[in-house]
Amino acid sequence: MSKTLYIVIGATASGKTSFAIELARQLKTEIVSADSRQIFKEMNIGVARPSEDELKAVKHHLIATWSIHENYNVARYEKEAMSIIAELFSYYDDVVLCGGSGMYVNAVINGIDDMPDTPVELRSQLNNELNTLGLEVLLQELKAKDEKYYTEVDKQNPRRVLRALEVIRQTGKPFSSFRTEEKVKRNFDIKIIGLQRSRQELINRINKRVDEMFDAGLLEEVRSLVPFKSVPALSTVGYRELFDYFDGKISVNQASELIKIHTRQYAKRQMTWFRKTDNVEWKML
RNA sequence: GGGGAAGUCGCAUAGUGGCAAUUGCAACAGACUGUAAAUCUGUCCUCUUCGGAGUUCGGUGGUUCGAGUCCACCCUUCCCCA
Repeated sequence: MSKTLYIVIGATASGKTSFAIELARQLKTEIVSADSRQIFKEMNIGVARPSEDELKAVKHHLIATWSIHENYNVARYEKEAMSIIAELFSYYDDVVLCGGSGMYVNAVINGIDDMPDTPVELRSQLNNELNTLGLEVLLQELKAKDEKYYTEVDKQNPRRVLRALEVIRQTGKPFSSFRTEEKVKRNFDIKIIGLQRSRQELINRINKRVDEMFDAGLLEEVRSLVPFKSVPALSTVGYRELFDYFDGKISVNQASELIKIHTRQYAKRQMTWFRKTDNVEWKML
């Protein structure tokens, strides 16, 4: 019997959660999340985690399983997701994967090259160098140690340059030598369903959802996280704006407006990512 | 009624004689293999064969080779005194 992974993608607030739950019910199976923020237990309201009822209706995996203090990343996600999916396939013929983190979804579909993680000390060291020496110096190091990647990188994006150097300094090998970019072949079928909404409707849904988050106690959730605001996971729409509010930089209303705007921009980025995903069956809701 | 300040490309902001005009935001398009709800790029008056061309800075008129910038009047807004 062949196994099928149903992947539900779409912009934030497009209705993935309820669609996936409905689908999982019909298929009598469970859901694996592909959301880089819902995976953290400290983040709930602001990342639109499925409600208690929804989580009860269908069993969800990889939601609220890690702490924001962990050093989580796509590679870890891919390993975990794949092992959960494999296990689920031993009970079910179908499994549903649902999420808006394009890179995470892609890691499940195509796999991701095996290369080293970044130790925190090295990262902060490199960030230091970026601030003191400047990007140009680091670019020269990259050019010297990995000419190939140097010609490919976005030289204006420090994140990309730093990541390459993180790998190079740890291993002594060129970053590009790890980047085979070979697509793995999964031993199950994949069916991708993309959810679409008209621009206006998506905007309306985002605005409404942000208002609901405030009603649900977003302010309190974020307030409790203020001490940890510098951790990467909290560099997230819905949190950073409120950190600014607690800093006295902006009013609550301004924060709320900014969250709406930034969520819209995030949705746009998700769509440009998903648009280039192959074999998506798009559904206009 | 008297006095003062100001009106710039969606919003905000720079510009005081050579400017299609600064910067930020928004918007739009895009990139992205370990921070990814992150990070980064391009476009953003109109048309364009991408070299340019044509219209702009509340309105009208004027000074000047040349005006967003100077002058006059008008319109509008804000502040202070009445």
